[in-house]
Amino acid sequence: MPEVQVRDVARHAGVSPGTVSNALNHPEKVSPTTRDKILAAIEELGFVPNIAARQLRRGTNESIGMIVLDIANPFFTSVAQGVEATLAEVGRPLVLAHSGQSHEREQAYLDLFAEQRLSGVLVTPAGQVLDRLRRLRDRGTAIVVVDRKTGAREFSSVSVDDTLGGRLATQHLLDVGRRRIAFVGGPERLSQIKHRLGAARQCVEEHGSGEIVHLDAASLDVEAGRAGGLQLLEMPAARRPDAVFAANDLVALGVLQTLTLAGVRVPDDIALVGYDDIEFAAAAAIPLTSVRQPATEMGVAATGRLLDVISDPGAAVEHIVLSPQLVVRRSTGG
Amino acid sequence: MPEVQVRDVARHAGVSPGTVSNALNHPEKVSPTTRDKILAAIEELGFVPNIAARQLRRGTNESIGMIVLDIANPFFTSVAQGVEATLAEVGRPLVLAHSGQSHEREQAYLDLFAEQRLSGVLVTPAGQVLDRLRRLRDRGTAIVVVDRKTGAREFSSVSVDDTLGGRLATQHLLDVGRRRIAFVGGPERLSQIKHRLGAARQCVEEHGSGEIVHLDAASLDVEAGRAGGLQLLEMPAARRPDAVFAANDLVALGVLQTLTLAGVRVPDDIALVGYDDIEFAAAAAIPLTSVRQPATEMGVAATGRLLDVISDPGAAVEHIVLSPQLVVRRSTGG
DNA sequence: GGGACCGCTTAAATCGTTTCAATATGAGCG
DNA sequence: CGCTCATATTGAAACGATTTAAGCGGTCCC
Repeated sequence: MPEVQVRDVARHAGVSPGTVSNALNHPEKVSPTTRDKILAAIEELGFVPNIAARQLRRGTNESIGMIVLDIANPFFTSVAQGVEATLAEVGRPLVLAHSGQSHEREQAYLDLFAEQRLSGVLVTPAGQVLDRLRRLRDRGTAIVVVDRKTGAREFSSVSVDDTLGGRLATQHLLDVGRRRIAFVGGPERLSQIKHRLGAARQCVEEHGSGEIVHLDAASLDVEAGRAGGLQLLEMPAARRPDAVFAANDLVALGVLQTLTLAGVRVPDDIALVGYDDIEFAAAAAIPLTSVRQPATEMGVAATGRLLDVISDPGAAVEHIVLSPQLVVRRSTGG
Repeated sequence: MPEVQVRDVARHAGVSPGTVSNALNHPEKVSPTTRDKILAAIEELGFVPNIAARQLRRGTNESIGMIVLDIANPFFTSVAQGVEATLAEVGRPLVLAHSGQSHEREQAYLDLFAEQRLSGVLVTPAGQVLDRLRRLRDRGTAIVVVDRKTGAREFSSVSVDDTLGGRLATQHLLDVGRRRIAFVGGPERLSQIKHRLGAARQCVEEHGSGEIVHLDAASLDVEAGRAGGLQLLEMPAARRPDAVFAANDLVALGVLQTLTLAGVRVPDDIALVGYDDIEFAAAAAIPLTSVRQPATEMGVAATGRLLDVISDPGAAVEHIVLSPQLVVRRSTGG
């Protein structure tokens, strides 16, 4: 219980507390011999500075926070890895939090980050958190939105062009001769969904033939895909779509699982395109054609931007939009 | 920059700082009318308590830290979800850190946790960190080791019986008539690997026929699996194993990918068993037979144990060992 | 009517570190 | 030898919250 503190180290090394602090934080101000004595004392006593006291005095917290939307989705863990790698370079710790799409948990973590006075936060908003983000920013925390653009566009963001992605997927399906395309995934209030689905619809329209059937879903996981697959199976064979555009790869894998289990042939009966190109897409029962998002790159870009904003809080808001890329595999006959 | 603090709230509400603090932390000590005034002032000024000051004064940090070994492996994210769910019930924040198998990063995060005076830490050690864990514990941080048992066994742990798992996998392969079994994965210094491989060897020995070929690997990811697959392909057909026991599902998926790409039939030519039974195992090109580990349950158990140790630091060291379970699918002819 | 007691509020001390002005030490130089 | 200047070190104040003992009115009861 009796915590070893600078005072103890100072006494042990025969110097004053101020010098111990300097040895740790401004080594150039301390003579080498004194420094060695102090470091030896620290080692011997097992002193570990109390970060709360340091932060209180300094008024800043070095750490960066990141709120991950869905830790079970490899897409987001890839983003996180890009963030980590970039932060490791500048020696700043990353604290991860997982909202799991829950608005409450997202709010709770944002509040926690606010109390902690973090210097920067990366967030993929799950709910209406504009007010909280504003308050965070007003208190001096840099904010960059990842994989989204907030409505008001008042925060810098890094995202991937979902309209282009939706177009790539749809055009490809049309190119391989499909006409009745089911879009599996939701909810539509997610900008992701809205844009991908919107692009699909527009693409079909421009093409002059074909149609989009939206099979909505409450979430974007494998289970939702299975449910979507069942919906497909329940349709009379005549009206059944000949292609599926899944909102992401998890959904696609769920759809695939249900379809193959029921004996529907992919891609012969139904072609299938996923989104994200997670590592497991290539290893699926039928390797998935997918729209690849540069996830790691997005993490890197967002972190770079965040560090910029931290060092220059007045930096202009900037929206970086990366481009997705179609990866053709067997599930569309590739 | 001018931070809103209790002093300001107090002035605004016409009370003293102490009363503001009480309103927040000991509401029963404050009259309802005063409390309402204070809450209104807090709301109006947008006051957010400085957690560093609170923690400094209180001497404790509510948060729990968790060091995840490999965030890209769904197995570990499942564990994390179990942890999260349990902590959410008691309202403690979880800060995640990702060691990515790196000893240095693991140390760095443990040091950070020590500086933060967290009340508890869950860790799956990647390197030699016994000394750091001891220091953490000695300073009052509760520690539970997840998915490992530390050498000295001086920390409570929750793990899954790897010997049983190795036995289940191997026995199954023998049961379906395979004799030359390649164990793909490494390094062997990982207790996981050691036990699974050891059990496989022993199982073969007891069975009286068959053999284990160890294809070592430096890591346990899909890429390592691909490399293992290539090694298999390079073997002369006559000496090529008729079964693969992969150290985990990621490796198994890599092996599967390489083999199917090269036209080797699974399970006909080579049967394949994975480990962990991650969600993607069932959705693989050939659905994977796998040894299921109760990942979420492990997270829940570890967290429960941790909370026990926090509330009673003198609690006895306890090693909880959960049992794995074989899930048979197509990759072994199921 | 006086004392005990009760509930609420206050003021000041405190947590452990960093910072800063002030002081001490020592070197260099005429 | 005395002075200046640079470097090294000190000691006390400060960071923003919580806690604690003390204070203040008011009520209750004999």
